Amino acid sequence: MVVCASNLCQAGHVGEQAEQRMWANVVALHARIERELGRAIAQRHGLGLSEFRALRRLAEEDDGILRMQVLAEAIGLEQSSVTRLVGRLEVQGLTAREVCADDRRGIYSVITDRGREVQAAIAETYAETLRAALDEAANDPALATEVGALRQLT
Amino acid sequence: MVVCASNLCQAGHVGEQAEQRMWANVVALHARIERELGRAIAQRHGLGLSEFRALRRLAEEDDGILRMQVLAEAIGLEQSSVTRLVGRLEVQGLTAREVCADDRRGIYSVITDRGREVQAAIAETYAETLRAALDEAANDPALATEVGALRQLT
DNA sequence: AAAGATTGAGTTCTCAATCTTT
DNA sequence: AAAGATTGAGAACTCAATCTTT
Repeated sequence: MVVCASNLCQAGHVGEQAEQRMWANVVALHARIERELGRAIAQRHGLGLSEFRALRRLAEEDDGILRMQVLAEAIGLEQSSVTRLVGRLEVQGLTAREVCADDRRGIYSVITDRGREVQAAIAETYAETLRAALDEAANDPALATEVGALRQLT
Repeated sequence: MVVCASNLCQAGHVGEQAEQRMWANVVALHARIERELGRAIAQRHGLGLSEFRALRRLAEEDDGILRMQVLAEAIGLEQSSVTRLVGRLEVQGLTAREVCADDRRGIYSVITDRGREVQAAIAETYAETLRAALDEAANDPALATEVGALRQLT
């Protein structure tokens, strides 16, 4: 393997290069797995990946309630994105909005019974697809190292 | 830690849950790092993350030439996305298009001298930001495990 | 004024359909 | 007909500005 090819060395020392190569592989892996997950869920359930993640996070709560902000943090989106995401869930009857009693600036999102059903159904597709996609990625020499390291954490 | 909370067990056995938790952390890490990288590059250089990745991949080639399709694979985007991405690079004079001589269905994207300069400049911001962002993520208890495992690969 | 959520404007991505060359 | 690239249409995200409540 060529360690210091062409003009890539200008930016810094060797440790940085390894770090960048590692991150490039993570990005490639992420793009690949997420696309497969998104396609599977969209085809079989007509919902987006972010929608599912929001539902799943809400379903983890016993009362099924979470602040918009907490939801945003949990699924890695900006607040404004979550506002629209929750809007999409609401028109489908999967969640509902509730104003905080104690601090009326805050808004809660609550998962409905139907929301819980849908979440449970998608969770199966999700688990199945994730498993298969990771297996497939592990067979790609370019990504095998990262997949192996991550799976060992489980 | 609660291993089998509420209705999460419906979907499968324990191994799947650990895998899903691991992947959720990867997604969170990815969102966080990529957003920081994107912001830093946009602010300091007025270019997007995908644009930089395309330039960097082209710069790795001695002749600075790559087929659209190869570029798409390399940066994890669909072909149609790359068509538009390359279009953006072209109007800024950072790349140029060339029809393949041997197979005129294919199109090459070529990095220009100016493209190489810009790439080199952004590479410094990129390395610096990536390092800092990973350090920061390593201090977040929720992500420390994944960051540690990935960094150990370097 | 600050915190929390929303809205407006703009960007980038995907899927499906199309065009060109083999 | 198939491969490679592009275009059209639409979805989802971000930033900045705004609105409401504290």
